[in-house]
Amino acid sequence: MPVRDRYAPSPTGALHLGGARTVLFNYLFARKMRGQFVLRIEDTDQKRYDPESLASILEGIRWLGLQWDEGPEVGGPYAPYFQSERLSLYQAAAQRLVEAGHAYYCFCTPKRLEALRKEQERAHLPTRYDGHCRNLDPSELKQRLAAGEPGVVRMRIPDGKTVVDDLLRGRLEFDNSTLDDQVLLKSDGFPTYHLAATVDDHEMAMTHVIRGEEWLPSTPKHVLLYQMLGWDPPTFVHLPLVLGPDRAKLSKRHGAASLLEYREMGYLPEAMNNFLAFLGWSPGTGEELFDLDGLVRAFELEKVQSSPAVFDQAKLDSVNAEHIRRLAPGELSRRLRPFVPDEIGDDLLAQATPLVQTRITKLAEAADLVRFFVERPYDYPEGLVSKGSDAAEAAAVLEEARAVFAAGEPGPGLEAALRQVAEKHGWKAGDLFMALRVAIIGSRQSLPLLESSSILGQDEVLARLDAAIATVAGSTGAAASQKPAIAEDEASP
RNA sequence: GGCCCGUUCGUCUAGUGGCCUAGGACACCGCCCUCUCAAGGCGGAGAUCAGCGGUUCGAAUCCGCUACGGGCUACCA
Repeated sequence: MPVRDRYAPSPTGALHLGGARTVLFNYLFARKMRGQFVLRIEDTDQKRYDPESLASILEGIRWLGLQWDEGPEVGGPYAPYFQSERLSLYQAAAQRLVEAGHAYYCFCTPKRLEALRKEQERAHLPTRYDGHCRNLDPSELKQRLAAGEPGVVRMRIPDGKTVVDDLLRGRLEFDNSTLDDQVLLKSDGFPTYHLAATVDDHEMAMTHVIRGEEWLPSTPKHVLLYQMLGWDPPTFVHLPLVLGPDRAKLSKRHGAASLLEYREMGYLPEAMNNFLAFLGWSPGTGEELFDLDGLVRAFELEKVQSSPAVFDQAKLDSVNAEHIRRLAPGELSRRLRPFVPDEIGDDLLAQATPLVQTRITKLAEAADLVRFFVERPYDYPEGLVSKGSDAAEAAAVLEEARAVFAAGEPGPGLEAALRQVAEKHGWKAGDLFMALRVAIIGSRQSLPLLESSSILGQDEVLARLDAAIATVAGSTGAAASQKPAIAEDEASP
């Protein structure tokens, strides 16, 4: 029997990291086992349904490259894949359960249920349905049904114990007395999660249900449902929760709410997959860097951890940086494109990319690093004049350096010539390079000076040096001109 | 309150009775390299394996209890 698993989101909010991790594990397992990965939309809550979140969930999964084999947009042999289009299936199942005595109609009003709950809370009792409608008189029931009185269908939890077999946690035994008579069919005719998921997982021939640990407490109800309907249950796998730094379940208040926000920040999908995979799983080999195919090859469901994992942004950053460094320069350029200003053309970006590659953690950081290619410095940070020197000397030094650039020395010769200039004036080479960096790039931290200058082009470099020389000279009073206030400050010790 | 799950460096983890004086990665610190920033190389600090009690010749590994953390407790999923 081929493996079939699924991710079954409810379109009521964005795809979070925890959800993305669940998608990933389902995908990896299905691919590893050469089975099918199904996407099913659990839109059974009409009040909370949000079409935008549906679109963003699909987009997020696609961004990660975790294409589903069956589901929305691609269809499949078990269509439709939206639960709202499968209502008759759930209603028929509910009907069967009622007829077999495994479920019953309940006409309790929300008001009564709320009062009941309040009372139980006050008495420090477990909050559970009290079975008020469990044994309605058959003729009365017929009457109320005929009268169209609104009601729900509830599961009749039998006495005894229910065993849940979880792939990661082993055999778990639940006392049925702690289980609630769960609502299966709501008064609007829609099923609750418990009924819909059970019916669909069976109808869609799921062999594995891989979901978050928050579902573990309701799994005995699902097992019971399988028994009542005479179906074989799938293998249950409850993944450990993904926690925020405060050790509570990851949520919006821990930062980025949506997976797609990570795309905007410049994380690579392959890095997200790599990072997410290691949240609760490890190949045990010490290898840490994987692309999607590598993950598929190495993945083993049995090796998934059963204790929760704390999301660590610093680790994500490091994984992302690592993946950025592994990209071929051409590919990196393509990825960088949306993050870099349009004024920087494709050719320029391609030239700058190798310089940027080891200096960014996220794609979005590239923008600040390459901006100087199209923006002349309008302000000089400290550094034009080296320590222990003065403006007049600095101007002279820069002037000589300018001559070196003007002579158009080729690569290695250029650097050597500049070092000679520094030496002649008793400057440390580093101070000269810093002065040039400030003059040409406008920052004390930058891409490598000489490579950047060569990309910038001789004319542009000379123009920038002239402007810097004028500023330095101006601050001595030798050349009266408008100069940035900041340069004046630096010139005076 | 009830039910359930979990507990190895700050974080992700390796580890399935002796190979562990507990290994790796990230983060952190130092050194080297170096035109800045990175990258890279080398090194360092960091875990009495939650605690206690058992089982055993021997326990991070098996069992029990306690503590702590978390999840669930809707006509939400």
